[in-house]
Amino acid sequence: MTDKQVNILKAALVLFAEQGYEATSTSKVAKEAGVSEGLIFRHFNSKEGLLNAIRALINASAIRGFDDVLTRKDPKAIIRGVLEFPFTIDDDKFLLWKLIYSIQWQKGTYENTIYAPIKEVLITAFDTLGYVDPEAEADAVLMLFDGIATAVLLKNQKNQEGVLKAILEKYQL
Amino acid sequence: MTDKQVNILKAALVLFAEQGYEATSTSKVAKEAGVSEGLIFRHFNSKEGLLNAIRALINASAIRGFDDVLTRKDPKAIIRGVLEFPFTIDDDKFLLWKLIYSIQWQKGTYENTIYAPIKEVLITAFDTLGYVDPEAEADAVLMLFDGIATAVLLKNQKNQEGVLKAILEKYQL
Amino acid sequence: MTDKQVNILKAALVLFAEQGYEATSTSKVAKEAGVSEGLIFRHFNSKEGLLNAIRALINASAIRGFDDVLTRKDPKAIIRGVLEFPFTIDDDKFLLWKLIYSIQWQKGTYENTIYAPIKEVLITAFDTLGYVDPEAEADAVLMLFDGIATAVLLKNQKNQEGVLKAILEKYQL
Amino acid sequence: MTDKQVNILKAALVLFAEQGYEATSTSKVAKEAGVSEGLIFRHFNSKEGLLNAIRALINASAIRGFDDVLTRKDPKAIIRGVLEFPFTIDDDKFLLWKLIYSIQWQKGTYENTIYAPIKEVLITAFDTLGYVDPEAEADAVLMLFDGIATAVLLKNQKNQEGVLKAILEKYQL
DNA sequence: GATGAATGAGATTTCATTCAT
DNA sequence: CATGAATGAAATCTCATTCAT
Repeated sequence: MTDKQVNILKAALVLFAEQGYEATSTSKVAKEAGVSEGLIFRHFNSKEGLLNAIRALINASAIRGFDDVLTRKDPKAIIRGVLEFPFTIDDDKFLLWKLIYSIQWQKGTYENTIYAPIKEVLITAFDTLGYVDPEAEADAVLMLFDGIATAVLLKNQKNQEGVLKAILEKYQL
Repeated sequence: MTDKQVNILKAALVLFAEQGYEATSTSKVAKEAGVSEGLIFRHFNSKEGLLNAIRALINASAIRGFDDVLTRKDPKAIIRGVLEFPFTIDDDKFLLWKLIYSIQWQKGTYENTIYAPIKEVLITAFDTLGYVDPEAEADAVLMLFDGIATAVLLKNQKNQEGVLKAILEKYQL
Repeated sequence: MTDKQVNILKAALVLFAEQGYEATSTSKVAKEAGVSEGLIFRHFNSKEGLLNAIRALINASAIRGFDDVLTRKDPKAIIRGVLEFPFTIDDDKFLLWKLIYSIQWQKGTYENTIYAPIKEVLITAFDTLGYVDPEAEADAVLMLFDGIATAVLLKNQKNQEGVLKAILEKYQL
Repeated sequence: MTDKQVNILKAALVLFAEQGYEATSTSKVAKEAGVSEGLIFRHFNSKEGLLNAIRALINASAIRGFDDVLTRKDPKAIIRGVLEFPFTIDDDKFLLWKLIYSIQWQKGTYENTIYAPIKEVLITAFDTLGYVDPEAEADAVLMLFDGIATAVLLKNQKNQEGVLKAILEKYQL
């Protein structure tokens, strides 16, 4: 992977996240990346190909972000980790997560590669804690996760101490 | 409002919701509506104008959908009503709600006209029930609402009895 | 069919015939036709669509050119008519026929819509004249036709009195 | 001439013949030849240069194909040889001849290097046989040659025993 | 009110060619 | 000799919008 290829991916990530995939022209991407427009197509074949390359990158990065949460021993720590997660997305990862949701809503798809491993760990956690329907609980937490993420990414609601507290209380965390 | 105007709005709602606003051309809308392309501009001036007309319609319709929930006397019934709501979106309203979220993510805006009145009523409800931080609780419920809506609209998760039960339990409903 | 549509077809016919289909850009066609480039696609969907529209036109025109030959009573007159035909292509029809052959060689196809009716009439003619293998004779004449056309269209060999005479002699015409 | 140079020429011959010169990109040629795109330009300077190299090759090869026909003593054998020739083009030489005609029609030129020596020999032959206008007869045979080639290369009409017989009869061969 | 022809700007994509390595 | 990254120009095509009828 050459420098210019990286530049293209970085520029596209930012622009797709900020303006939307459809609303971003490849010429804007090329300009932002300091690269000829043709190079985008030489490396990624099509605009959609570029999107897919980014998708792979951001999904992988998103999953990696959960590594320390998912490897925790304490089931309560795991649940708390998942619920806290969206509140802790820093500027560095902000656009990455914004793009993940933006693509999902634009394409009408749901990124199971990200959610499936989290769900599994959550089920085990709730099971260990003796909840009657661990899968339902896991689904509920994932919904809450998406809702919090929506608030953080779309409403720019960060550092909502009170809200987080209210949520964690529901799970006695 | 003539028949053709209605056709245009209906067609645009469907297409914008299914394929996204940017990805839908005015010519596709015209074809789907069985109408000449020029007519769209005669009635709505621009593509953005058409979107705004739809926005007004779907926001109004969305708010109306909450009428019976928000006028309830029992605070618990109100909270339960809000949380149950996304699970009860029927085929009729599915695209309407999908479009609401799709636009929000595409335009990076949050539809306060819809959420503000709900939040107010929720605050009163949690206040009545003696919660320590009613506003935080209201925000948390709205996040949950968005999360459930995401599951229903994006993952096509309907009739999730167990999940709803797990959620309502958290609020002793 | 509007004026501009006709202009496009005329311009494309000339340019495709003179420079080849692949070597002619749609922008050249638009300029030559005095029309915006977009209009070509509005009317013909794609460059290939434009080519097909022209194909239909020139095939129809080519077939019409044979009307008086094919309706002749005298079998000898028919055969002579077919063999003389390429020598009599005037400036008016020159590009039309050049394009017919050019497309065939570029696309690797053979225009049966043109040749089939001629072949049928030729078979009858040779049959009437008592030739032993009328179909083979018809095929031979069609080959000769293609060969003469090649000479006329590609080598600009017109008014080859001697050659025509030599050919007609072979059939005692 | 290195292996890779040969590969490029072979690949280009095939692709130019099958899809046409203009419709074949240098990148397709490089891929088909298993070679980097740059190498084409190092060896042949330009796409046109590659075409010219191929042109030289196929013209030389085409002329060589006539060697045994043109050196015959019997004038009748020569005429028969020319007329039989296109019917005897085997798979090996098929694309070569197809390309010869394809280029002619695409570029609007006529390959005299191939035809001139044949014409000369044909004139002598017809002269020897006492035909009144040997040049006209030679031209007619060359037209027939092109026509037969068109049938073989474009209509895939091979082994047309009957047609060949009908043609040869016209010359009492 | 409604159509459909037409446009101009711009979007995506292709392609021959160059050049550093 | 050979590669492959990179480019700039141009090609095909799309699209929101205008306007005469």
